[in-house]
Amino acid sequence: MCPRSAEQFEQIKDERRRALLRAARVVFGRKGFAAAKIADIAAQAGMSHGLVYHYYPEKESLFAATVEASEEGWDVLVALTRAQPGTPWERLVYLCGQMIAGLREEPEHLLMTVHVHAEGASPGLRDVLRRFRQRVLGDVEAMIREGQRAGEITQGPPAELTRALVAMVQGLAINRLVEPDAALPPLDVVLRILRS
Amino acid sequence: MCPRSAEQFEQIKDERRRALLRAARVVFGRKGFAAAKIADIAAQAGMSHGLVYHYYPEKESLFAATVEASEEGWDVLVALTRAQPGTPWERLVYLCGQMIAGLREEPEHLLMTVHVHAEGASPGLRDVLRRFRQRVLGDVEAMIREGQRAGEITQGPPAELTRALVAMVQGLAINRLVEPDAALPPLDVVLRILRS
Amino acid sequence: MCPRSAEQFEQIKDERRRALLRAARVVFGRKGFAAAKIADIAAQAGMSHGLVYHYYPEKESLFAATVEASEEGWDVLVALTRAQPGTPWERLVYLCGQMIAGLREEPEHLLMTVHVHAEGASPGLRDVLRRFRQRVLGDVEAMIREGQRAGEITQGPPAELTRALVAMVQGLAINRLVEPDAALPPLDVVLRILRS
Amino acid sequence: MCPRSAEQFEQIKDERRRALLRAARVVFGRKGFAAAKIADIAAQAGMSHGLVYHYYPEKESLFAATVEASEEGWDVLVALTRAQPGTPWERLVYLCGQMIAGLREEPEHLLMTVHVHAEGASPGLRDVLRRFRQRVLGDVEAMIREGQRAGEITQGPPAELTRALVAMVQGLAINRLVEPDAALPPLDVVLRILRS
DNA sequence: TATGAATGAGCATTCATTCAT
DNA sequence: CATGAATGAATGCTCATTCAT
Repeated sequence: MCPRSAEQFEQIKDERRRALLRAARVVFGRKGFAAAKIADIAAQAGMSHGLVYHYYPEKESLFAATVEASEEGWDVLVALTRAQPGTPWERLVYLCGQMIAGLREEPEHLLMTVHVHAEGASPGLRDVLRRFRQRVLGDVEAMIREGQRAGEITQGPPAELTRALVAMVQGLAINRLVEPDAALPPLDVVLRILRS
Repeated sequence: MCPRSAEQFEQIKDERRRALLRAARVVFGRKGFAAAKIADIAAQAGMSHGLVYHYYPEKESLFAATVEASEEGWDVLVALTRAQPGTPWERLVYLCGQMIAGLREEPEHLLMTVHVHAEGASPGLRDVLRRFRQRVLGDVEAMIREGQRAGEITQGPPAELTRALVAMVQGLAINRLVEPDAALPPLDVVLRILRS
Repeated sequence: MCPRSAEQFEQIKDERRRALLRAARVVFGRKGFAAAKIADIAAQAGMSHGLVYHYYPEKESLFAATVEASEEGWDVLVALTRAQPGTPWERLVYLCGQMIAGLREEPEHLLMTVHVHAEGASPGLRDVLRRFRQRVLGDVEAMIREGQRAGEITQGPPAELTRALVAMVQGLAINRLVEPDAALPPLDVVLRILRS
Repeated sequence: MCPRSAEQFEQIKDERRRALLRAARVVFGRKGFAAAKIADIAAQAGMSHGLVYHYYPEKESLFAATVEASEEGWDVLVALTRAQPGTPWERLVYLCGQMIAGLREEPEHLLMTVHVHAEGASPGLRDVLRRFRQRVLGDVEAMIREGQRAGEITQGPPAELTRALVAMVQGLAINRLVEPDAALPPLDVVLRILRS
């Protein structure tokens, strides 16, 4: 008759879910899907392992949700980038700067696409990861094309430039995880790929 | 019952071991340490899973041996590179060319250092991987320093340039695994990082 | 906060309890003790699973209560039967007719004694079920003895005739659950067991 | 090179599999699908729980195999029955006699079809059980029809007579499990259903 | 050596039960 | 009284590892 109100429940669920996704991103990012234990993630999120299953019915769907959350984070970053004033080149500088800064705080963020390779994942997971990767590549490639049209970026095939840029950022994410104390290269080194 | 000469035995043993390491590199490279099953590796090597334990007493030592084999491959490549005629820059071009070519055929090769991160591995494994990574970074950094002394490479801190270069190659290895059909960027894009 | 009169509370409580027992009989009857989930029963009864524990402190006591309710239903049926006019045989016809009719509407009713066997249940549950079964067997046997004394029923050992009759009714209950659309055999076929 | 021969392996597997199925029949028969633990079955079969999964990949497939083995046993009994000399009635006497005798030794045998009801089982299991039940009903009904043609069996609808007979045998199987010491009714009581 | 049956520790998942609101 | 979030013991299942042959 007088239980918690529906909104209260929603609020609790939302907070917990957020905490869970944050924990999952960290643990999955560091260990990969197979090595990450639900108990690890639950502990990191400060809840019992049983509760994880109130929010996601299986490890796989938790992983998928984690990837999707990363995807949303990426979308926000892209939107912010597009809203920046200045030339295409200046926007790319902003985007890469944010990515490198993100690596410093949470290298797991961009690692989701790295951990589950071809045979290691169920088809469902593979699709989710592939979609994320394609979105990142597509967004970056579009910006590179703009820069090329503006004459600010070298004229090679944009797909290859894109892959080189994204590869470096992901490689740096790995480096960050393995050697958290090593200095990341400055932005202009990273962006030199795109200069003639 | 099954009489053979001692040499034949030795030869069989050696072939088997080599096949095992090759299989292990492929499977560990694709799936990572935790997701790779001994049975997968044995099947890929064309032997029963029981036999794996005649060569390596545990999964961890098989993994360590796999990393060490990759390390030896790297050492050979470095030796070949040092033996190349020409300027330091020309040698770096050779080295990177070989690495990119290697990715085409066997992207797993350079992935060994990617899969086992901080918390995911036993201390022993972490050390093996760290040593491999340090060796790669050390060798590349030495060559970059030479190029800088020769005035062929931009003057930034060599450690950061090294990390950027290695990160990109590893990122490309991941890209190769996930999208085997995508074109890799040409050598001059990769090496542009090192140019002023 | 939620003021109601004491009687209203009592009434609500009683209705809820009745709904719960009905739901429990259906779900326990269909799935058995182990496979029935408290959440299923709660859903069937239209309440939250937490509320179930306000009425019965454990799954086992809910099950026991369900069996006891079935037992009471049986007692009522036996009393009605005894109150019937006519010969012992006519009363048996009435009893079996009611049982068969009951199967049509709610085959779960007589299944309680079927689902929990020797090793599957805690000693407490086993006792409850055994008592129910003994009561049914005892009542039916008494009526068969009467019929035998009246010369209306064949002269075999009454315990065996009883078991045959009860076995058939329970078997038909199972049949009803598995094939709800199959026709049940007519009463005279069932009762033929008792005829010479 | 000189391991166990393929036949030896086959033989071992066959024996183990048989022991496993026997144990599974007993445990599933007594407790039902949900309450039966793989560990129980393994212990009853004298093996570790892990080994169970070498023979059947999941609990469900072990259950299905158990039902299928019971089905084969039934087919053998039917074939033996058909090979009996005498009238249709005499063959039915033989069949029911064997079933009742079977109950004495292993009441679990005929219980497979009892334990998993409508909502408690996955669709796959339900199908397997339904098929078994249909086969039993079909075989018995065919024999009852023969007896009716020979004028040895009462003229009611054969489907209903069949259900009554099978229901009684299953009911007796339950009785046997619950009260292993109670006397089973004699054959002529059971078969009285089919007499006018 | 080589095989695959066998074991059991470890992890994903379920669900009875508790409890704050 | 009523709700559903939260807990953790129990159980299905996996897979590294051992071992008889």
